[in-house]
Formats: sequence, structure tokens, C-alpha cells
Amino acid sequence: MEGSLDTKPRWERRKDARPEELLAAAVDLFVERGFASTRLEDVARRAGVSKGTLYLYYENKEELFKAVVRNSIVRALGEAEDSIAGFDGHSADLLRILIHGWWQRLGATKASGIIKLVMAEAGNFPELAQFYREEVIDRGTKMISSMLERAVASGEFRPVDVNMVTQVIIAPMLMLVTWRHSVAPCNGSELDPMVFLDTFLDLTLRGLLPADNPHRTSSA
Amino acid sequence: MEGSLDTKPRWERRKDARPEELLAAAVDLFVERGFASTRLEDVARRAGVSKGTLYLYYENKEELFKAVVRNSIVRALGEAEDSIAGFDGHSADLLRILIHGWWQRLGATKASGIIKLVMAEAGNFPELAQFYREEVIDRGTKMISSMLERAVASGEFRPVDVNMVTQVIIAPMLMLVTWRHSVAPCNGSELDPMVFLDTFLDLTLRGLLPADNPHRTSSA
Amino acid sequence: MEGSLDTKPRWERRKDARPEELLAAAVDLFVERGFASTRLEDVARRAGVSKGTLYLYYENKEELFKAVVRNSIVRALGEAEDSIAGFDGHSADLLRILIHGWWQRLGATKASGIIKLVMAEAGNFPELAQFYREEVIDRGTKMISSMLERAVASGEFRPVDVNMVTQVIIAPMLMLVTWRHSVAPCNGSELDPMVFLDTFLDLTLRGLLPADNPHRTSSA
Amino acid sequence: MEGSLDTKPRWERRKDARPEELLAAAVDLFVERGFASTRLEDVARRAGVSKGTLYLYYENKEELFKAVVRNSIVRALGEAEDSIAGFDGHSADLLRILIHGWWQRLGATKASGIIKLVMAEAGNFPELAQFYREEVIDRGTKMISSMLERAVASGEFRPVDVNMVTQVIIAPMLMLVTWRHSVAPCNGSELDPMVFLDTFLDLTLRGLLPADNPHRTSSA
DNA sequence: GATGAATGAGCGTTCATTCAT
DNA sequence: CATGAATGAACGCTCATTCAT
Repeated sequence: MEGSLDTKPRWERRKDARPEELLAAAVDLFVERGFASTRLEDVARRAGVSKGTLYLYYENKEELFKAVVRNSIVRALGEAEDSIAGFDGHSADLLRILIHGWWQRLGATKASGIIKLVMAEAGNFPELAQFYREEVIDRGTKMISSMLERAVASGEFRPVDVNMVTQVIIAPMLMLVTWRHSVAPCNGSELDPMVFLDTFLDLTLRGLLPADNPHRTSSA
Repeated sequence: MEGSLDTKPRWERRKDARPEELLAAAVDLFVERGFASTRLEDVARRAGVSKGTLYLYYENKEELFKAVVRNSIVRALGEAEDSIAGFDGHSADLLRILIHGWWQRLGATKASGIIKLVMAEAGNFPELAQFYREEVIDRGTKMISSMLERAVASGEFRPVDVNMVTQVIIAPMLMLVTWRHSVAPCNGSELDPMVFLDTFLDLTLRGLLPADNPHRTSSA
Repeated sequence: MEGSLDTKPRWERRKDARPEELLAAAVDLFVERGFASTRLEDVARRAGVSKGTLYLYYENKEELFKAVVRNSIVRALGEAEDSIAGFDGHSADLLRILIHGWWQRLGATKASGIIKLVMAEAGNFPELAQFYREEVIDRGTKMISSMLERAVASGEFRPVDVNMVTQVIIAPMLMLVTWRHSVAPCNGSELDPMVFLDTFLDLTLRGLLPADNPHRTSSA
Repeated sequence: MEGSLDTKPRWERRKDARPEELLAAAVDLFVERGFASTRLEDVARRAGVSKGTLYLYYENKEELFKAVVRNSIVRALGEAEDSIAGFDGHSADLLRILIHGWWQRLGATKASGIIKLVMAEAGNFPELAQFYREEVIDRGTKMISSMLERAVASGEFRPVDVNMVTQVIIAPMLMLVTWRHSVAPCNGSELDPMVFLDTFLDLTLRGLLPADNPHRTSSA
């Protein structure tokens, strides 16, 4: 029964897999070496193909990088948006879910290195900076802002400066990423991400929720 | 009176100034473009000398970078060490002085971009990473740790896990740098550094000082 | 009645048509972009086949180009030879027929771009140059020369330096092609080909025909 | 006395010579192989330098080509303009001087291959096409047109369609170039350029000059 | 026969580094 | 000391050609 679902010749099945294989190799190297210092030939070799093959799937280095971003960060953003849309409960719990989901889907994965990389190198590659701003920053910011607005409007959260709080929420995630990829490797220091995020959540929710709200503790 | 301090002919003073001029040009460009993307020709041009001259003073790109680091971060570290050695007062005040001094001498200056740069690119340049670890990280860590140890030994601070607290103290400084150079430019967001650092100091000292210690408030 | 002429199944007729379709696509692109700059992938795509298929019909790029030349210029040359062989009249009229036929079958068609292309690029592709010399230049020259010799021998034309006159006859045709493909597009200038060719014919025949020959005017 | 005029160190004299050496190598190869097929490494090697050196003098391949054009065709155009400005005589003689000057300064030199090259390849390099149109075609056309206008206004030449005649004058020069670089090498044929140009001049001037003008014959 | 994925040699361009002057 | 011309290795990208299916 399963075999009947895939009647393609082997090389065609390979072709379907290629983009994924190339992206996998690309994330690894981009994270290891940064955008500028990653050689496409190395990406190709790590994916087990020749340099030319890479160009069958991605127009150039920047497009490859965009694909990596779309395949990790943008995808996770979409999933987060979906989980917001489908969520039916208190916004405090939604915020907890988002932050934890971010950690599991991005923060803890190799892809988080991409976030650090963009912070480090976007300045030198204006087209990438624009792409990242449009497809990640703007969209992510909007997602959190509108969630906050809804929560404020419904009275779940106290009236706050939504844009400011959005920044406050994003900050510790970037912090964690910086830590993992820049500080820890230089430093050997430890920082338990879950403890850090939960501390942050408790603190922030204490500020966002109206007084004496039972959602204050994560055990709620 | 002034002339007696510098009897060299002008061109020789110029010669003595060269390294400084080169370093000034180099910081600017390293901070603007990162290590890999900075072209030595641009550094030389900005310093008003030829490319070859640069090599008279610095063996190669990495040595130039090291010199930049020594001239800013390492120098500031030395000054901090001196101010510790010469300090005669309560360790809580010393910590305040160190943090504020860091902000004034490094955090608020262009050189803070170097810190971010190292976090971003050190991975690609192992020799730089090693240099930075030895001359900045290890030394800075040791400085803070020994200060803490002394304070704990003297009873000024409660007994704490010194290594852990060292990390806790370093973190917000890195945070601030990351914010200024990576987040703010992508984000337009604001973060008042002094407020941030003071908040951190109050919070941390509250944890470090024995109960009911008058040094708890910065006005003490 | 029509069906009886072609009893093959449709796909097989398609197969027979492939070479023609490929050649058609190839002329277009060679003329548009030149030999070196034409990508075989584009030729294949324009013919509606895959790149690999092209290689089933033509060994490589040069062979494809040769086929294009054979299918246009060489074929026209053959037809011209036939029309000479089958011609029964005065050589002056034959020359008129040849020149006009050349214009209709080649000069006015896309294939004339191939002539220009050879003039422009043959230098870079020695094998093509040799092929073109053997199959076009030598043969065309011989055709005209022998026609002239016959006409001189028969007394239709005055005794002339046959090789020289051959060049004189070829020149305006190349001129016209150069004009259409190299000068006009840079220049917006016009040049009525028929007027040009007729002027040339009148002029040349005036020189070739014995005095007071009634064939001097094209209306004869 | 002469030595005192050149006190530069040898390598500096070399530097002054480099552009010329590079241009010389470049004309040769561009004419031999065309624009697209000429490898910059070959140009460099022929000039006796490394590939990188070429880029010290010319930003890229197109700029190198433009420099070649400026150094030959555009320069000759300027000289022609000067000789028009400084000319004091009958326009028929001026036209003769221009045509003969063109042959000596361009037509008979290697640079004439550049003209052919542009006709052949400009289509594939839009920026080059634009450059050539602006700096050569437009300027050259304007030069001839205004000369004709002046001659017509002064009554030296009969009233004619100036733009049309301009094309008529340019045509045989392009013809000659095509002949030398495209036809002759394929053909072994000969065409005495001076005879060709003089024939053209006599013919054209016969059409331009008022009846019974003594300037009709070049011996005038 | 037909496909199209894969290859790899080749070229334009950049830039840290050297060295004759 | 200072110069800046010269080098050459490196890398992004292209495309004719091959070959497993």
C-alpha cells in the first residue's frame, strides 16, 4: 500500500529531497561560519553534490540564505500565527505557549544561529537586511503586538504601551540566542534557558495581568 | 612650558601618532563593517596613509584587530583593575563604579561595537577568538571574580557562588552592547542604558549584600 | 488524399519533425544572440524539448550550428546550383535570377543573420570557420566563378578577371547583410534592398556585357 | 637636459606606461577573439602582468573595453573634429581629408577590428552598445552632418538630404572594415582600400558638388 | 527515444600581503 | 620610514556536456 504512493524513479525522489538536503547543509555552514564566510562549494560538498547542482535549486547565495530563513524562522513564525489564530483561552497562557514554542521550534535548534548571524552580518548585506526585516521582524512584531492589543482590549491584560511591551517580549529571546551562540562559546558559562524564560514570563505577566489574577503563576 | 614636554620635530610627532591614527581608522571601519568585510585599504585611506604603511605598524589584519582591542577593551580593563587596586571603600560602591566606568569608557563608545563584533565573528577566526578569550574574557572574569571573592571573604557580600555571580554581572553589559548594535538598528526600540544598569545594580546588590545593609541603595 | 501521404502515427511525425523544430529554435537564438552567447538550454526550451533531447539529434553546439547552416545557407546554395544547371537562357538573366533568388531565400530571411554571425564570430571557432569556408564560401565562390567562366567562354560576357568579378558579385550581398544586422540597428538608417541590388546588377552587367547588348537593362 | 625631465623612479615610469601596455594587449585580444571570448587573464599575461594588476587600472572588463574604444576610435574622432575646426578650404577637400585620415588613423589599424567587434557583439552587451552609440555613433554622425550642413549652406555642396548623405558617407567605411575583418580572412579576396575609397569619393562628390565644379577631381 | 538532474571546468572580480623604490 | 604597484589565491556564478532512469 505504501509503495503505491511513491512510483517515482529513484532520481526523482532524490530531486524532491535535494532542496532539504541543501538547506540542511546550508544552515550548518551559515551558522558555523556566517554568511560571508560560507563558501557555496562547501555547502554543496556537505550536501553531497557539486557546486553547479546548488544553482539548480537556488539562484544565488542570497536566495539560498533566504530559503534557509524561510524554512526555519519564517516557517516557525507561521506556525506561531496559526497557534494564535486557533487558540481559545487566556492570553497569559497564549503568551506562555508562544515563548515556549519559540524555544522548542527555534531557540533550541541550530536555526537560532541564523538569528544571531543576521544580527551580526545584516549590515553588510542590505538586501538580506530588507528581506529579514520584512519577512521576520515586521511580521513577528505585528504578531505579538496584535496579540497584546487583543488582550488589552478584552481586559485580560492591563492597558500598556503595546509597542514597548512587544520589544520587552522580544528582547529575552534575542538575549538567549546571543547567549548560546556568542557568549557561551566564549565563556563556558551556563544559563538554563527554561529557567530564564519562565522567570521572564512570570515577571512580565505580573506586570501585564490585572491585580490578583489567577493566571499569574504558570501553574494556573 | 608646553614645548618642553615635546621637543620632537613635527613630523616625528606625526610618526608617533601614526599607530593611534591607524587604530582610530580601524575601529571605525571594523565597527561599521565587521572584521572580515573591512578592507585594509580603506583603513589606510581613512588614516591618510598608504596600504603599505599599515604593514609597517601591524603585521597583518589580525594583529591590527588585536591592537584595536588592546587599545580599547584591554586598556579599559587595565584601568578597571587599577581602580580596584586603588579603591578603598565598600565593595558595593566598587561594583557600582566598575559598571558605570564600563559604560562610560566602553559601553557608550564606538569600541563597544568591537565587543559585538567579536561575538559575531570570533567563530570564524580562531586565532582572534583565542586572543580575545585570553586577554579579555579570562582577565575580565578573573577581575570580577576576585573582587567578589574579596568582598565575600570580608563579609561585605553574602557567601555566593562566585563564578555564577560573575556571569550574572557580565551578562547585562553584553546585553546592552547587543542591544545597541544589533537590536536597536533593526528595531528602532529604545532602552535607556543608565536606567537599565542601575536597575540591574540595585537588584543584584540586594542579592549580594547582607540583610539591612545601608549600601543597598545607590544613594548610600 | 492528404492522409495517404503520411500514414505515421502522430507522435512519430512529431519525432520526424524534431530536427526541424530544433533548427528553427536554433536559428532564432543564434541570430538574436550570436553563437557563443546562445545557451543550448534556451534552444531546447524554445523547441519544447529537454536539453538532453537536443543531444540526441546533434552531437554538440558546433554540430547544431552546422546543421543550421546546412539547413539554410547550404540548402539555398544547392537550389541555386540547380537553378543554374537547369537554366536555359542568357547569363545576364541568370545572374539576375541568382541575386534576386538569394535575396528572397536568404537575404530577406532570418537566416541572413547567420551570415553576419559567421563574419563576426568565426574567428573564435576555428572548426566552424573551416566548415563554413568549405561548405559555403568555397562552394558559393565556385558556383559563381564557373557561371562567369561559362558566360565568358560563350561570349555572353566580356573577358574579365573571373575571380575578381566573383568577389565583386559577392560583396554587395554581404554588404546588405551587414547593413541589416549591424548597421541599421545602430543607426536607424534605411537602405532599400531591392533598389540596392538592382542598382548593383545594372552597374555590374553594364561592365560584363559586350557593348550594346540588349540584356543591359533588367527589363530586357 | 633630457634626463632632468624624467626624475621618476623606474617603477613609476612603468606605472605611466601600464595603461598603454594594457590597452595594447587588450586591443589585440579583443580584435582577435571578440569581447565575450577574451579572457582578462590573457590580456594581463600579454601585457606581462598578473590578472589583479589589470584591475588597478580598469574597473572591469567593460571599462577596459571602453578605454580601448576611447583610446582609438574616440581619439581619432576628436582629431577629425579638430581638423574640421582648423580647416580652411573647400568642403570637398575636407571630405577627402576626413576619409583618408580615417583610413590612416583607424581603418588601416588594428583598431578597425573594434568597429567590427561592436557590430558583431554590441547586441549582447547593452551597456557597451549605449556607450558606443553615445560616444562614437552619435558624435561621428553629428560631425559629418554638420560639415555637410555647412557646405550646403555655403553653396559648396548642392542642397541634399543631409542625414541620408551622412549614412551614405559612413557606409563605405563600415564596408571596408567588414571586408578586412570578416570577408577577406574567409575569402582571400583583395580589395584595394585606397582605390575603393577614392572611387567612392569621386562618385559621391560628383553628386554633391554643383555642376562643372573644379573640385570634382581629386587632382584639383 | 526522451528526460532533466548532475557535473566541473572556466572566468570575472576582490583583497590581504609583499617588495622594489 | 613611506609608498603604492604588483601579486595570486579565492570565491560566486555559468553552461556545455553526460548519463541514470
